[in-house]
Amino acid sequence: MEALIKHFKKYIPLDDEQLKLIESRIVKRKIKRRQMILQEGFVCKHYSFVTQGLFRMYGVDDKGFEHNIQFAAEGDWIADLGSFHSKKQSKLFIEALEPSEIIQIEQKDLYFLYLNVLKLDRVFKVTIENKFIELQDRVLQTFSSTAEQRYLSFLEHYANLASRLPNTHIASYLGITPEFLSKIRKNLSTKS
Amino acid sequence: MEALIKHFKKYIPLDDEQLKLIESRIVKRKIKRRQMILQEGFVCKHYSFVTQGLFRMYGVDDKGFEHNIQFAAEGDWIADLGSFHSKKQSKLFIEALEPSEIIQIEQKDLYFLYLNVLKLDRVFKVTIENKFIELQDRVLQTFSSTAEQRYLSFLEHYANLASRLPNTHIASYLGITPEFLSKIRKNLSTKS
DNA sequence: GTTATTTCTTAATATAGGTTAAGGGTCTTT
DNA sequence: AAAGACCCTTAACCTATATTAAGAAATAAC
Repeated sequence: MEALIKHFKKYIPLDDEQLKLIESRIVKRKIKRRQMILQEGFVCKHYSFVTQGLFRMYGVDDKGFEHNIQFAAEGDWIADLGSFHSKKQSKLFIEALEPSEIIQIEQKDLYFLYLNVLKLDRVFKVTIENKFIELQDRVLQTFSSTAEQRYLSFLEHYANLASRLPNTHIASYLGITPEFLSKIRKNLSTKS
Repeated sequence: MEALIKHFKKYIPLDDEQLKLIESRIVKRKIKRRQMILQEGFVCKHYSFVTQGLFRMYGVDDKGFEHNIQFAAEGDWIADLGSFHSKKQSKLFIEALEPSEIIQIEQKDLYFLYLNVLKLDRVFKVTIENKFIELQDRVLQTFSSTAEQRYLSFLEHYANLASRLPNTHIASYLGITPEFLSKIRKNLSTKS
């Protein structure tokens, strides 16, 4: 649990009573490689904090093709927030790409903690703001850069993830096919 | 100012003292059509709440083409959050598309209000969470749908905006050229 | 209300990136 | 350590969308 407490304390101070309250409402889980912690058609019941391992969140289109929309590694939160808050069925999947460990909070417990640990709103505000900024950058890049530029930017920005991910998942995240990524990589290697 | 107070009260209760505090830290401004409230190279100093009118936020690529990444109408917040919080130069522009009225909070004043109106974090957490959910949907759609599907979805989801925006701005938001949007529209009209 | 500017449309040509298919490589699981 | 699953690359061909250009229509500014 310590990783999560440490994460909270980066943003707000917590006294012992608050710590106990938080610890009573969170659950630690081990997740196997390939295991799903969210599947299409189910409500996303947990906000998950990754303490070990790597996840991807993806959607599946009309033709059955998967599209990665987010990765989450150590220190990241992951959930389908739309489903989590609205309690509507999710259209997304979250899958472990490595053997992993997470700390989960259920929706009702998070809402309880928001009421009883006053400044907790602040932690989640800052977290989601940072993710929003990142995502907005990605949207702009998608429309204003070539696939090659986006690939290079991914390598630079997520060097640690890139080395843990098969190219096929990177291609999906960039919105291109693995074949085309392969072409890009060949191009880059002959350039330099 | 009432529109903003009403907005806050949707999420948290506010007593008279808090209201006075808030009112002392916000500024009302009239903005002319075509006027910029943020330009590339400047730090985004204000979080702006639109009470009247319509704005677009856009970036400019290497070749000088503009890409709309967000619109904001009555009841919406707009800012380059990345620049606002980091105090780094923005790469974005925010321009009024109609004669408008906004209520602005400066960064230092917002931070002051976060400290002194305890639950204000909550308002901005919920606001940004909703925008994040919307943006994530958009990313998924960009990668998993054709331009025609994205156009129809835009018309459905933002019917009120669509009628106030020239098609050229809608095309830019969808990540296509106005010429191609024109083709799509023709196609749709002959279909039905 | 007229003029100037911006927007919309059409059509011909061009291209980034997709599709299909196939072989070889590399992990994982047993 | 073998079998199977997954992953990467290449290459030929294909398609959605971009580009360019130019005229018509709509809107804004005076």
